[in-house]
Amino acid sequence: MQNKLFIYNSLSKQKELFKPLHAPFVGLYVCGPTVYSDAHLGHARPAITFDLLFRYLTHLEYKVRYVRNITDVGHLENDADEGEDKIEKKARFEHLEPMEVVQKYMNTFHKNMEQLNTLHPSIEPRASGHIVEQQELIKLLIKKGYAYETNGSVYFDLLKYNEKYKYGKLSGRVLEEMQSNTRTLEGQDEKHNSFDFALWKKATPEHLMRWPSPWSDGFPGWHLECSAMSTKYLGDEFDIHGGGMDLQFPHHECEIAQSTAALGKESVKYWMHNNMITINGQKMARSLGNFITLDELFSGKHKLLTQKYSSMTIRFFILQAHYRSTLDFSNEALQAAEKGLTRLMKALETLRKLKPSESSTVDIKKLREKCYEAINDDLNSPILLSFLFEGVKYINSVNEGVDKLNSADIESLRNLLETFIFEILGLKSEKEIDIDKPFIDDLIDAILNIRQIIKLNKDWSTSDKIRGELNKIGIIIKDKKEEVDWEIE
RNA sequence: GGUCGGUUAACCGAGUGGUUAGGUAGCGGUCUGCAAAACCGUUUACGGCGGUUCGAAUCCGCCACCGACCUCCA
Repeated sequence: MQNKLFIYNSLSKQKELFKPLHAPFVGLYVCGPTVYSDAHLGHARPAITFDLLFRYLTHLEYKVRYVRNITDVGHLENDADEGEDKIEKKARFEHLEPMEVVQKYMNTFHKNMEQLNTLHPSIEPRASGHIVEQQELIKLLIKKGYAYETNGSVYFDLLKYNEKYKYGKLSGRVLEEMQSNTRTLEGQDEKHNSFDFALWKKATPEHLMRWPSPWSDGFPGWHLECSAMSTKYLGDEFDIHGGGMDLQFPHHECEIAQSTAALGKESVKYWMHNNMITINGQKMARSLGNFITLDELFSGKHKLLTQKYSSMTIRFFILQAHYRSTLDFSNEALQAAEKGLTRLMKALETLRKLKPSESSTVDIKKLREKCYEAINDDLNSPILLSFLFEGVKYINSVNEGVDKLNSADIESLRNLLETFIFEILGLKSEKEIDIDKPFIDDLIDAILNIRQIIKLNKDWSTSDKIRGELNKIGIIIKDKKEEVDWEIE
């Protein structure tokens, strides 16, 4: 199939036809999580956005190497926490080793990502496992004159870089303006300029996470890991770098500076950024009390949630908006998504039972074209979904005898819908995931509540019949004076 | 204060210089023991004020509001 995929490049601020550097191979790097707390909604957006991209590129038969890092190296906080990094802070609070905290939240992250049905990256490198690579990059930058050491810490010389390369092309920042309106922060005296950023930081005595280096016992600067690991696994130049819009500045801008200075050329061809998620119109923040983790969403245990939402509902909801738009979560919107998803999935079941006619009254080939047009247009999943719902309408309509489909078109429609829904959008049947303990509890309770009414009517044979049927499938009913207990055999 | 983005009907959310986005909800009907599902029909729009145009919600300007980012946190 001819590739007509256009993606919006944050660098050029326009949609560009995607052409891999070395087809059929595609290199994709996405900024992953910092594992110091539970995964939340903010993690779901980029994970699903770039999972969609990964799935679609794979569908187009590209050989994709998808690299997503885990940031497990503590970095300094700039607020009142005075040199204590986030992972350490959490470690003291929970009386755990820093790496124990990392492991715990990495496990949670992986569990949540599986629940959201995101595919595993090809490589998931950890910053702590690439200290050597990061140090080598620092050495190279010092050698080339783009970095300097002060008191055991190493900083990137942005002014020097700006002489040869233009800094700020991704975020639109101008260095001169930054210089004039930067606020004064503590510990800046080590730097030649306030906007220089750390490549290596000397660790304070309390700092637990530290590694030896030619400059000091310390730890790498945050921006460094992505430059070092993307180069290691994808080469000097690769196709796509993704991440949240909030990372555009300073993180990605600094990455560009580091990589360009070290390699003498730009390493990323397409930059893609997903937009943020708001809750009831507000940004998500712990201080606002609207911070919702994925586990809370899946269980419904949060004061802002009126019910639990399945991971597929969350995925579907995120796909119903375009990745570059902000997305607002609310119970009302999630419930709408839940019902929409149910409708979509039910149609697939109906499709399997559809009786073919001699001829067709709807154009499946046209529908297929429209679906590809939508996804090719910068992954326009909401438009794609609207066309898939057109397919749903065909199915129900044929089922009602209003429209007709011949057997070839039924097969074609089934192939089309299953390809897009399961393979590309990564949705799956709710049934596979909803059969959990609470669901069964509710189910049995519903049956037993009805049985209580039957018992009140003294319809003993029916009530015994229910007890017998449940017994056959391994559910034991224990009738008591006031209530009914049950257990699974 | 600076940079960038947004404001679409009850809710979420696409899109386009003139033609139904879609989902959910509402209303009327078909079907139905009841309900659900489904089908048919249908009601609420493009923040405000100007301008360009035969025509703008879509382009331009101003205003209002909202959001993200503004460096050593990741």
